[in-house]
Amino acid sequence: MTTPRERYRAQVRAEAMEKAWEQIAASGAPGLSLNAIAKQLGMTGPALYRYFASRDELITELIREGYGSLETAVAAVGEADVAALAGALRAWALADRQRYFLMYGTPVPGYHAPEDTRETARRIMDRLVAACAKAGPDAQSRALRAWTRLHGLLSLELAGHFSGMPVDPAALFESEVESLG
Amino acid sequence: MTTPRERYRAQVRAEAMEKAWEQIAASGAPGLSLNAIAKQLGMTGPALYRYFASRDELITELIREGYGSLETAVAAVGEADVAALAGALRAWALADRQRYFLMYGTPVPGYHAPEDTRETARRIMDRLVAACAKAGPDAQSRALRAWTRLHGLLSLELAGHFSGMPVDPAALFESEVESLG
DNA sequence: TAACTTCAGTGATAGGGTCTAACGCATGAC
DNA sequence: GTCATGCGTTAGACCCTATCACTGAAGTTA
Repeated sequence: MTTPRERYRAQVRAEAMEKAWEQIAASGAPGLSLNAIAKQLGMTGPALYRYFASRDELITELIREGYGSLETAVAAVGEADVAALAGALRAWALADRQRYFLMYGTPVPGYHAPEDTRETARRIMDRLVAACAKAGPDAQSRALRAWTRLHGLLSLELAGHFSGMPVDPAALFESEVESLG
Repeated sequence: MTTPRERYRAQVRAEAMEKAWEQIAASGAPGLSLNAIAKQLGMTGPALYRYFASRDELITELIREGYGSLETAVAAVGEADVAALAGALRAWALADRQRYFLMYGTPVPGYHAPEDTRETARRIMDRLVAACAKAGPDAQSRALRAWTRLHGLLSLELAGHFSGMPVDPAALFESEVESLG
């Protein structure tokens, strides 16, 4: 049972997070400003503190949402093999670079992700392990290897480190996926 | 021929960058403050603008320095094989996590590294290609693969994504290096 | 040596940010 | 219809980057 107040709160929170994603996509996480978001929502800065205890809490919420969206993206491919899972990961990553980097990019010293995101991350990893298990023994370590290789490729591609090099990221990704099979 | 003024300038710049590295190591690049650095050097904030045109320029200079130090670290191993090169890379990365992420971490939308750092990066890559060439044909693509795999491993390790998992980063790195040989 | 130029460092200021506190006022609860 | 809850406001403390006009010291030149 949700009260009208609760529904209102939830909606404002959702709108704020939507604007936050836009800001992060445009100027990165450090450029995210509660003040600017509030203005976009038609209110003054301090009002947003009714909805988020701090800027950090908003970012934490975004990270939570990020892990959630990755989990659903991964779950959407079903009981698939590693290649399909890898493809879904890449598509999800390319859909929003800064979202990927918010989760897997430069860590902030002293910041620790909340426990539930670590659990989500573990569930995602379990999917990868399950996919690896269908292709042979030693699924755990093969999944770990798959993760590190795909992340290496993706993070360099998303950061633009291949630009100016004669590299086709998609082909490189495909060939690396094959190396996992 | 350097004048006393030039030498003084160079020294203040060097000291400022040293403090900057400390700040970045402690709180990440977004936490870097020209004001705080100036105070540590015993001057007021605006004085630092005699030495760096902006906060961005200081960070750019740090990135330049970072690429320089990686190049010398890589050059120090001489005409080595891929394994030695990889070991040097990991040691260099572990020596200062935030330095690694400043160069290979989350990109800032709209920011483009200056041309000379890209050249340095290319020279580093050439070393890797040369090392790969000693182990067989197709050195270019094998070097690229080595880079992405090692980066994936390193960036996840440095970001702490292995903590809480039963993973030995050093062993994982070693086994991945073997996969390249 | 004296006059002059260059330049490091200052305080003041503009404009942005996070975040707290006190206050009006509307909404939903009884 | 009264009343508590809580949303949004303004004001303000304290950060930040960055610019500007100014002081005074250092180096340069006549």
